[in-house]
Amino acid sequence: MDDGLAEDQHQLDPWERQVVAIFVDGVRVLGLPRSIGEIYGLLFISESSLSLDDLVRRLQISKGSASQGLRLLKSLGAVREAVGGVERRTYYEPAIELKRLAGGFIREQIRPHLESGKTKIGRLAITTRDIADPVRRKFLSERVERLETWMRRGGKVLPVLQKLLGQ
Amino acid sequence: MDDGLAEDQHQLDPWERQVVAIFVDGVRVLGLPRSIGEIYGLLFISESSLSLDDLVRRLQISKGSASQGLRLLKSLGAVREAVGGVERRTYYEPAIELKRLAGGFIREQIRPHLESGKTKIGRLAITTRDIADPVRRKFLSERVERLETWMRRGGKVLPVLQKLLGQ
DNA sequence: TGGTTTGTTCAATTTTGTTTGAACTTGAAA
DNA sequence: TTTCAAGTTCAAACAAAATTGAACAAACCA
Repeated sequence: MDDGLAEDQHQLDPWERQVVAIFVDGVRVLGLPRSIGEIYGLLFISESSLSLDDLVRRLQISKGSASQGLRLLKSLGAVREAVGGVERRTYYEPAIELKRLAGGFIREQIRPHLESGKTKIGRLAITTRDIADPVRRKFLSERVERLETWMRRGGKVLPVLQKLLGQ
Repeated sequence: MDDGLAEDQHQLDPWERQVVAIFVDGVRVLGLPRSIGEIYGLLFISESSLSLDDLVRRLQISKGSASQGLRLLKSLGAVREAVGGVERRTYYEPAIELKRLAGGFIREQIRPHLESGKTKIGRLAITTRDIADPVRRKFLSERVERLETWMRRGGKVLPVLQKLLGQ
């Protein structure tokens, strides 16, 4: 706002923009909003931890976005609060181990869907028993059973996936 | 529209609705639109193959949606055209092997992003060499290298994933 | 050739999801 | 107890994505 002391940075330079864009694309693949990619991306290439206010200023996003974005990233284990700060405001730094990132994403974004899917299919299996026509009932039972197989396989694959990504 | 002959079905019964809803949720996790889930879901529980027009009528979606949805599902290998029909119109049936479904999704939706990510990171690595400050350059080179590691691991994991899901 | 059926395309519309910003909470300091 | 700075919440505004439907193309056939 004023003349700025020392090397207080504003905005992003072109190189930083390039990185942030990559992260924005990356998180979109995962179905997360662009602000998440911007925040994590900037933290990823920052040598010192950043405050919410730093993110607002440098990414030109609202306080609301920054706050919500940080909350989600914390829940994923993708950022943590920097320890040992003497200031009141909290500073954030990124988790950069793929293991931790994948683990958090699987735990928070995939498992819950898998579990609720299993539940719904369980209910479905029960109502399937009431179908009057035996031919139709048999066909649908087989299909529901297949869904159950899919879910079981999904559940088995996740830990393996996590293990493979973690070193 | 008129009184209907024999058991020409309209709409969905509650059981069918329940299944379709599960598929709609399922595809949303994958980042695909609801119409995709509706179409695949209905095919999944239909004993005979269905035409585009059947889908329009029973799901109450537009011809445009059905056409685009079927195109995507075909590209994913999740539906195929039924063979041996004597009629002019084409009928569709679902692929129900998890292996095929996962394979198609990985090939069409994941690999392209992984590849373009690698390309972008490659470009980034080159521009990183021009950063003036050697301390900053070293730090950022390490981060870019880490991104490259992530991508490499991703590329390694996909085939394993596919193998695990396929039987 | 003209009519009919099947399916596709894409601009306009609708729906869904994200971001904003002002009001609010919290807690530290005076 | 008031003031200030840091952070959160959420309704409204906005942006992005999906869906619609009318115009179009393609294939068949009379």
